[in-house]
Amino acid sequence: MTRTKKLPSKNISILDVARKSGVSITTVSRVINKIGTVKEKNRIRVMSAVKELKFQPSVFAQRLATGKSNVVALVIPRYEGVFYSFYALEIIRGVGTMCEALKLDLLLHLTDARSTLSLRGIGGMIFSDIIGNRAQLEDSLEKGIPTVVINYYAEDLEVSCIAVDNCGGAEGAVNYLIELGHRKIAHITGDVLTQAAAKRLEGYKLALQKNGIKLKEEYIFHTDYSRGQARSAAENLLKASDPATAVFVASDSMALEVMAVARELGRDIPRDLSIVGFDDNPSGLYGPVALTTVRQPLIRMAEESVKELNRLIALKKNAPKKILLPAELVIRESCKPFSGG
Amino acid sequence: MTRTKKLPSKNISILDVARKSGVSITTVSRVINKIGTVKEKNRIRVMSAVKELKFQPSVFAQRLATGKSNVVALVIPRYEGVFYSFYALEIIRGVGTMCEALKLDLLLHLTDARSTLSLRGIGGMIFSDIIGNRAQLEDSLEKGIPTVVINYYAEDLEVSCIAVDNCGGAEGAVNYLIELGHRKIAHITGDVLTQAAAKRLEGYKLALQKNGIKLKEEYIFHTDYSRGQARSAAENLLKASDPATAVFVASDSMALEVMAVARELGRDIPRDLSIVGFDDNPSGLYGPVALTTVRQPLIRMAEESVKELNRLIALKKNAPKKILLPAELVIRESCKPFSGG
DNA sequence: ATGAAAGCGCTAACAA
DNA sequence: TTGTTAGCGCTTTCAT
Repeated sequence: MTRTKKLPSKNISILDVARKSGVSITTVSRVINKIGTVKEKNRIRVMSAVKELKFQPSVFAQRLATGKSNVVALVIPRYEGVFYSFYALEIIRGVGTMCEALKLDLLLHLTDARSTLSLRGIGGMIFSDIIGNRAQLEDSLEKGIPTVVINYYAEDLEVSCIAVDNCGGAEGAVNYLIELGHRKIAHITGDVLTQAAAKRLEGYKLALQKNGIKLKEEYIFHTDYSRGQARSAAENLLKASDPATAVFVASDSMALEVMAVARELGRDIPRDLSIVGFDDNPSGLYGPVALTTVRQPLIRMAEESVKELNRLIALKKNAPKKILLPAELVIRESCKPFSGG
Repeated sequence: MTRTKKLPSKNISILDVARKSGVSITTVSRVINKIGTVKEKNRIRVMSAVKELKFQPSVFAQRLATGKSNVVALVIPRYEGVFYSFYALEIIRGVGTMCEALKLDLLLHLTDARSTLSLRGIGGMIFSDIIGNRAQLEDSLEKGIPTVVINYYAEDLEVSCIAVDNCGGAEGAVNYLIELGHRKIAHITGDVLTQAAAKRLEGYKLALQKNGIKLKEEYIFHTDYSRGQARSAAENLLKASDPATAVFVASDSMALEVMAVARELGRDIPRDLSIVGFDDNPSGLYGPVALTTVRQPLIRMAEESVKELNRLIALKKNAPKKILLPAELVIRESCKPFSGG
């Protein structure tokens, strides 16, 4: 056992700083925590001692002593369909940069619904979407941990939620198709276990209904967001006896798959089929025809969630806010007016 | 406002468990830490008390007492080009799931090169790529923190590295093009500040050289990995007086951009230009022509890094390992034999 | 096999 | 304005 030298990186503690600067540890603590009641002269001495010794306070000791923690846990369901999407990275990016800015530690949990999260010592929780892991959310709430949920609008729970208006976004997309003259409009859903997919389906139905178009169940194709299922859906859609002339697809990556299938079957986009996606995934810009889609403010949603969490933590009580961010139609080249037929 | 009771979630401590099970806190501690010297009967009593009270030890107190931490920090440069790539998500995913499996806490740092990371209380560090943040790496090493670097092969540093054989992968890609009969082969580089891009360029040169093809500087187009620069590069490449018949592009997303530009200019892929990318980004499967590319074992690399870190932590001394994972050519449809011309 | 007691490094009353 | 001191919750000798 090379237990010989434990010394090399002997941690310097607040005591070392106190000694070096000739004050008590309390004063050092005050300086560290920027408490005003320290004579300028002492403050300077302490600060320089800190610098010289390269002192960094032990966060563990701080947290033990204060009972507070500035650790924020971001919970992302390790759910293939969702995780692999453009979505996850944007969320991580948004939350990550905002945490960095706010000096919060970001703990990342890629979890499945069954596992119990260790909540002890967590200052706040951000749940990115809720897919079967509602129990984890409720657990967090019960324990009184400041919590915010993103991309899932929990109407029944006393918790801050920040979500995108999926329903409105979908409705807008379908309305656009209708304005273009389409009547036979199909929808390829995502996994309706996710609220986002369910809401998009709802928006689709709403738009049809408001425009007096009768819903045809044959025009609705359910998937789990995967490309594989999108492919089957696209094939069925295109080979149907009375095929739709337009389709609203619940995600861009699936929409791209639909385009690919259409091409393989010799159809032209948008001549033979108009397509609207959802996400504003940069991949949609590639391909022969740029994809018309619905943009979600993901980064903003992620950043807002951290801010909201910070507010909750500072407030020291639960005063949930519900925020619904609008989604925006981005018109590109994958749709054209319906002409005759 | 239902904020009347703040009491409900009073943290239960080891003392509560001790009282409930009629033993000392020491014994409880022993049970928690699975130290054998506890009578079965007591063990059971403690365990059931733990369960009843839903006791979870305070990690902060544990870490304060032991001086050890099972927190792993993953440092990802907040560097646009890299962060936005397919790469980042795969790394996060791989590291995240492995940490979850190994019961390690994953702290995520999206950092820029200038910021000083707080290393105090960190059990281990994983640097995902080194882009200008070598100082952070050296700092970590100096402090004796178990550290592993992924996607950057640091030959000169006593640190564990796990990287992909970018040079070999690139060489393979270019060799393939040469075997197809191409002689006029261009290369669109990534940001050569990143080792990956530099190595890919090196592999490109190596392949040409070994096959006795003279390097033409005009065939090398430098970019920062962004789509914008890829676009300019593609335009210059295609509009050149003596254009290349094949191009090796340092990333799939750029390769897709090249394809888009080619189409816009009325060129056919692969008839007029053969293209090989790098990454095996799923987006490469869309588009009219599936992209031939070089696959990197990203997830595996990420997972290995956590395992290696765990090994280092357990070892309690620095015994760095250097691991180079092979990259694999994935042949799809974007290349064809060179025929006359 | 078990427990008492001394820390781990810091913060927060309370005194001075 | 500053210092003294009592914890925070746990681990770890050292006795027993």
